[in-house]
Amino acid sequence: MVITRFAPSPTGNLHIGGARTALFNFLYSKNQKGKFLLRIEDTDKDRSKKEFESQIISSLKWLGINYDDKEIYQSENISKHIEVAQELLRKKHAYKCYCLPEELEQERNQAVAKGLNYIYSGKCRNLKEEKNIPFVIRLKIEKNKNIILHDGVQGNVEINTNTIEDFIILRSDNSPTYNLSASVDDKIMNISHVIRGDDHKINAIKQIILFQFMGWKIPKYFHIPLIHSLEGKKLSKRDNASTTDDCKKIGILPVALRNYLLRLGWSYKDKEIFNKQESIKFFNLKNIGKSPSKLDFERIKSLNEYYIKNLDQKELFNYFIIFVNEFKKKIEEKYLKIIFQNLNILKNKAKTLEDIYNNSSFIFEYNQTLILKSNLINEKNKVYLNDFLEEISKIEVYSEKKIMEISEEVLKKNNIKFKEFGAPLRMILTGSSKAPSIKEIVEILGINETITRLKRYI
RNA sequence: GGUCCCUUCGUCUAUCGGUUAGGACACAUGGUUUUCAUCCAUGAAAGAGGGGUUCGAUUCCCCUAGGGACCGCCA
Repeated sequence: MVITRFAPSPTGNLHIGGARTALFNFLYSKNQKGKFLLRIEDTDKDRSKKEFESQIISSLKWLGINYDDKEIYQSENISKHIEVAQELLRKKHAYKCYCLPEELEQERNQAVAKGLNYIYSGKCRNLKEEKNIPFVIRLKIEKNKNIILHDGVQGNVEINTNTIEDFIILRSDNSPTYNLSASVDDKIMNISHVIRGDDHKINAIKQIILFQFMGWKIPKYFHIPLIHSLEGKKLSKRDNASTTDDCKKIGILPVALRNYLLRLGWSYKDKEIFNKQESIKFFNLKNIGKSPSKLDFERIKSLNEYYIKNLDQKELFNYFIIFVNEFKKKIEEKYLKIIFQNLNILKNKAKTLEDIYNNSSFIFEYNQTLILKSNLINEKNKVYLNDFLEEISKIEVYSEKKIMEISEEVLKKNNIKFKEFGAPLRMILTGSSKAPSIKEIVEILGINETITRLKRYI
């Protein structure tokens, strides 16, 4: 059975890159009718935070990336990691190293100063006697041997062990290090496919060595190229809009972000839009690209716009409510009802949920500051506006046809172009020059509110 | 510095050696529209450079250049 995993360390919010890795793992496992597991790598006690952990979990949930079983905490497996370190020691695949950190630091600095590459010299490798001082356990890596990583994305990557140091697997405080923990956990969890960022490529070699020493079956590796910022560097938390929360905050729909992430570094012919079922159905590992891709926020927004335009009214409204409740001032129930009924009009100019909120604000928050500032209203057009007011006061129920007729009449009577009367009217009714068409505004506000707003300015 | 990886329009990408190198976003122009948008149509826009292999290379190989990742008692 295919079992994949996503293994974030809770030292920061979930990143776009991490989200994509999680998505690929999720989609592949589901495509193969396998399992997708979440493993929280919380062994760095200083940097791991509960808040990041729950942020990561809720972000995955928000994106619809659902993991099987309960999440697994790496810290709970530490005793097993230590056991494996001890076993490797017994089997002489590892050794105790008594070098002091300061000592090694100095060696490293010296090497760097000379412009040389530094790796641990291995001077404790063949120590005969045990010392009664603190030690770390290092893996004894066979010299001058070529290790091949059969990578599903990168092809065969061959690396000579001379470039890999005898890395530490167990610290002097008896805590396991990353490569030990990750290997052991992957083994325990029966991970069949490791799909992760290609910053882990060298780790894969180290892990393969460890797997070989233990005689375990090596999982298949897929190292996907990293996502870069527009500047072409590895995405960091400081790049704006680089976390899923950044996207959420400005009103990106999870379905849109998911779709964007799916097509970043992966493709299926010319297909751009994938719903959840399709993404599971069509996803494969062989179509993953080999080159890094840049995060393009314009593309996220345009995909978001697509989903805003095409989602069913109820579904979109639900997303909207969730967004408003989390990030905006609460909107009164009666206004929400109006927004829901007119969503198809209000979403017209929107690329994000925030845009829908702003487009709707004239309904629940009539802001008049722009009206006077705009100088749109003068004695001349007050005449037309008054004509409009008079006519509209005569009707009781809104009808598109009626509003159009009234407008036509006003234009004809005063012999003016629409703009001369439409612009000030729109401004008075909405407090903005960018709003729906007049007939739509009247429909949204209702006849009474339209009259009330008009009367204040003529 | 060492090791490894990458390179098709500005961006995401398609191309299983033979294509007028396709699509999408962004951009430009025109049309629709009662503002602004939407929508529709059209357009401009790419194989890093140099060598091979081949009847034929974007595609396979080599070199160069450019970019990136990793090199912690972090994960």
